[in-house]
Amino acid sequence: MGLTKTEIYTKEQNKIAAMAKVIGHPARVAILQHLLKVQSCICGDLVDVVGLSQPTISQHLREMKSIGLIGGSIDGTKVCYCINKKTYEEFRDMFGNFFGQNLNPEDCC
Amino acid sequence: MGLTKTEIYTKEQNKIAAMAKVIGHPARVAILQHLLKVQSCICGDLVDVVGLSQPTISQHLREMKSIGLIGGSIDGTKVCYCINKKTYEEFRDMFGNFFGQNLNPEDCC
DNA sequence: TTTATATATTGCAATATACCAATAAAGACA
DNA sequence: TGTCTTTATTGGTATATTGCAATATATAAA
Repeated sequence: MGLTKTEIYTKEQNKIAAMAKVIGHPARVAILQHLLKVQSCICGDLVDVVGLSQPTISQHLREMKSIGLIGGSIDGTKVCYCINKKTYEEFRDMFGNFFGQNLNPEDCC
Repeated sequence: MGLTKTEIYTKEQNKIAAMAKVIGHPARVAILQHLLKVQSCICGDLVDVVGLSQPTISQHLREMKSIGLIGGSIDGTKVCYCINKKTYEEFRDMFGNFFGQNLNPEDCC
């Protein structure tokens, strides 16, 4: 049905999935990488850097903003985007915990 | 169009996105969490633990297997699944690098 | 006030994903 | 052999996602 049954999962499971999902598209990876490099930039820069249309970039930015990964501040007709440090560190902690566990030395399967 | 333009991104960007995408669904998060806890189990256990139908679990397992995050070994009519340690550590490194960078102390936006 | 610039929103088409019922496949066991 | 158990596959439906053209919105500049 294309509809995830969120109600059968824990809050943590849904949160982790939502955080991973926003990284799960190469355009959003490219946007994050650019913001990591230049600290902040406007929407139009990302259109040039990534190579998608302006509406498409705008939509990806909205998704990243809605989960709090980036912030945007209006500056005239332009909007300056940058990474939200607090959320970025939340992502670091979450993925760090999730993939920081010790597994048995040898695979069983 | 529902069709990601993978050709405009770097190999790394596509790889990172693919890795994140497989974590981007709560059922797959739940499967991973269970495998982390019990080390290995069969498909039927995951059907009980997660609460989705057997075909749906089977499909999620296939996605996780296709990217190498888990392995499965046939044991009679059952299939024993467990986490692939090498890939798991690849995930750790990738997310560690991606979210381990230093940002400016204050947000600009 | 008109025009230019930058971004967001709307509307749409095409593909992808999530889910399950039904069924197939294959080994275990009587 | 026939039945049971377990998992994979098929087929179908419904929703989600990706992408862009066209348009709306809003500020800047002439």
